[in-house]
Amino acid sequence: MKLSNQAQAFVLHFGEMGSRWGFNRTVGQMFALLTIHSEPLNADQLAEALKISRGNVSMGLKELQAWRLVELHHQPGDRKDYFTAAGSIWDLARTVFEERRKRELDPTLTLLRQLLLSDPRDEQEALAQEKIQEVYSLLEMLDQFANTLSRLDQKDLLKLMKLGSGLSKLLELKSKASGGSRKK
Amino acid sequence: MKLSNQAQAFVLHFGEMGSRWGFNRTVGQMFALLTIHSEPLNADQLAEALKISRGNVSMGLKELQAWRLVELHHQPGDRKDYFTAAGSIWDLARTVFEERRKRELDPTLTLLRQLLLSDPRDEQEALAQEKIQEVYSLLEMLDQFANTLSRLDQKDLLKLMKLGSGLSKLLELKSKASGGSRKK
DNA sequence: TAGAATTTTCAGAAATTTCTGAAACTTAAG
DNA sequence: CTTAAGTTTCAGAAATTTCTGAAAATTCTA
Repeated sequence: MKLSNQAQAFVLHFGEMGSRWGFNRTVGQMFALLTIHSEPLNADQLAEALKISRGNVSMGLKELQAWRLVELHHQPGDRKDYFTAAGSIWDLARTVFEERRKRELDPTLTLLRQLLLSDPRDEQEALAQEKIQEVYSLLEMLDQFANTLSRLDQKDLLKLMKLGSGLSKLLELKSKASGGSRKK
Repeated sequence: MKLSNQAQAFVLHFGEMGSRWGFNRTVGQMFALLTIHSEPLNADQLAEALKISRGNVSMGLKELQAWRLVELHHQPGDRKDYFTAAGSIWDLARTVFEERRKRELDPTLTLLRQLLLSDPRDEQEALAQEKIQEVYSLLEMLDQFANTLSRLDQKDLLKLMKLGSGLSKLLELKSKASGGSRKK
């Protein structure tokens, strides 16, 4: 497995960005390689192409499976496990988006919900509680919005994202429509 | 500076989540503390409340300033620098969102744009190039959408996030409206 | 069931990130 | 100008994360 310069650059970059996207360098590289390489690859090929240890590949694949970003395949007459990126680029983006929502929002929502249960003991705490409530409301709404977006089918999502400045016009439209509720 | 249990929990949690949100533990803690504490705090108070070194606080504040998440204040007759969280919770969320877009999307878009300039040398590279193009198109659109969202004022943003399943209906409406363009 | 092929695990090594604290620097006041 | 108050810097220590590679476990074949 020799990578072209292009592939090399792509893979290395995704390694660097990996940490910002929620996984480590080698996991990012493995994911990138599986994404541009249309043929399924086995663990040994990944290790060789990326020059990392076999054990590391095994752990990385485990993580990519936890993220539901890779798919397992088998070649007839070969006992090795082969992997590809799971689904289209859109599917991958959607999966990353959902996983990140889960990891970045849910734990915080859970904690804040708990904190809001106890009664403030003094002025100081009452103020803090208010802030916590604000943070909670906002994150909760964000979470639901992210959920709504996840559920849109690709066509609608595309439409929405392409709206650009048309979006605020559409929202006005909406408030008029629902405000008046005047058919005909 | 003694923190209530509640404040303590809030601060520690934001420390833990910090890494997922793009900053390190102590920066997360400092940000959390400045968020629930309505009075401005100086570097010594932060260091004491969070039990971290003075130097670390200085570096953390520098980072929070780079994120544009804190605001500098001065108290008359006191030479110390005092800090508060910059703006409302909504402002903070918007800022974090924008900063992350910049850090997570822009570098990748720049690289991919470059990669797309060179001509593929063989079949293999041509296929890879296609994938790269797909990734690029998607990220580019995401980036613009994120921009659009950033520019919405709070009222519209709220309206949009509250739509829930009404969103896809609104999008249908839109396609009919623009498709037919039939007034009255 | 033996053994060959493959994958997984995990202890410790290596790399990276974060944190400390003393020294250097800056600024304001006298 | 001198001193004191405050802030920043940064080399090295500490903590954390990632990676390796050999051994253990699993799975398939004959």
